[in-house]
Amino acid sequence: MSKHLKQRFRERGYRLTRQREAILEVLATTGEHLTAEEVHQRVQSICPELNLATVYRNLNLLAEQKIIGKVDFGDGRSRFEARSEHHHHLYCLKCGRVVDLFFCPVHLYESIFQTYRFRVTAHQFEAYGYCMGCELLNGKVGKP
Amino acid sequence: MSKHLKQRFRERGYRLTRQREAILEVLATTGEHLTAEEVHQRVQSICPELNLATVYRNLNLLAEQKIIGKVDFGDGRSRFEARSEHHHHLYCLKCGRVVDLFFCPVHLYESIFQTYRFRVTAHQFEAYGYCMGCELLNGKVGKP
DNA sequence: ATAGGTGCAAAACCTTTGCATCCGT
DNA sequence: ACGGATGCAAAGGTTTTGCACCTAT
Repeated sequence: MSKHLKQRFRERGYRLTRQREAILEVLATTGEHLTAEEVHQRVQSICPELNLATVYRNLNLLAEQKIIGKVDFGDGRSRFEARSEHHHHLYCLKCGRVVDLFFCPVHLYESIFQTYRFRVTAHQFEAYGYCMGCELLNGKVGKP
Repeated sequence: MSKHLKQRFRERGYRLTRQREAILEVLATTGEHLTAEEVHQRVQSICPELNLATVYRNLNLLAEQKIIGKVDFGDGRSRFEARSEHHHHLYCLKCGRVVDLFFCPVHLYESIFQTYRFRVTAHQFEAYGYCMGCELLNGKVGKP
């Protein structure tokens, strides 16, 4: 784990536990967007006794601290990713593959936000569909 | 309820029940974005015995049929709205006020979707922040 | 030493489902 | 009358919480 991150933890009064290091390790190693359950599974090899509740507590903490990202693909569970720079997603509804999109449309809404007198602090854009592999498997005609 | 809607139900082999009419009535009367629980509460005055499970079944059915809209503001429950034309949202994190946004950025992503060979079938854009009223109540300095 | 962190189990929440009964067509 | 729809209760899945014990600093 990077010195920078360790320092960031200490500065804010959080401890650097085996559990937290293991969770960050798992997320940093894979580039994937994992559910808490998936993180819990994969973390077993590094830190076998790590409890699912602890995984949840730490994923939420890390996301609040903007050390990791939290995404919602609308399937009823959150996913977490190591990448923390702002971006959007393209999500395959069949295989779950995710593409990160770095174009952000939010600036186009600035005048609209002003019109409605909102101070906007966050936003999300996610696109859903089928990647080419799944499209071919599906057959090309008449599928949703 | 409009003749058009009634016909649409029959054509597809769905029945027009008191419960369904009451749910549509509630959503059409308010312009708000209601959770299933909220729909259930408000529907009591029209149809007191209507069960929450039935509310869920019908909200999902109506959303699948694109008669109503289903939105997710990331707080762990879905909301439903009478307006079914495609649009986006501005959501106040404090009071829950919602503004509908009719500018859609998805066309700006077309070439990106092609690059990744995705056929995109749906997308969402939601902005979160504080409306002017809540902003004033919060105080203007240093709040998230 | 001490305050924060963890494990465990239980609860909270939202949502879905099985089944007997009901009712729209 | 038929098959879809409803009510009720129970279960499902994800996430949070209370509390005693543990551990990083």
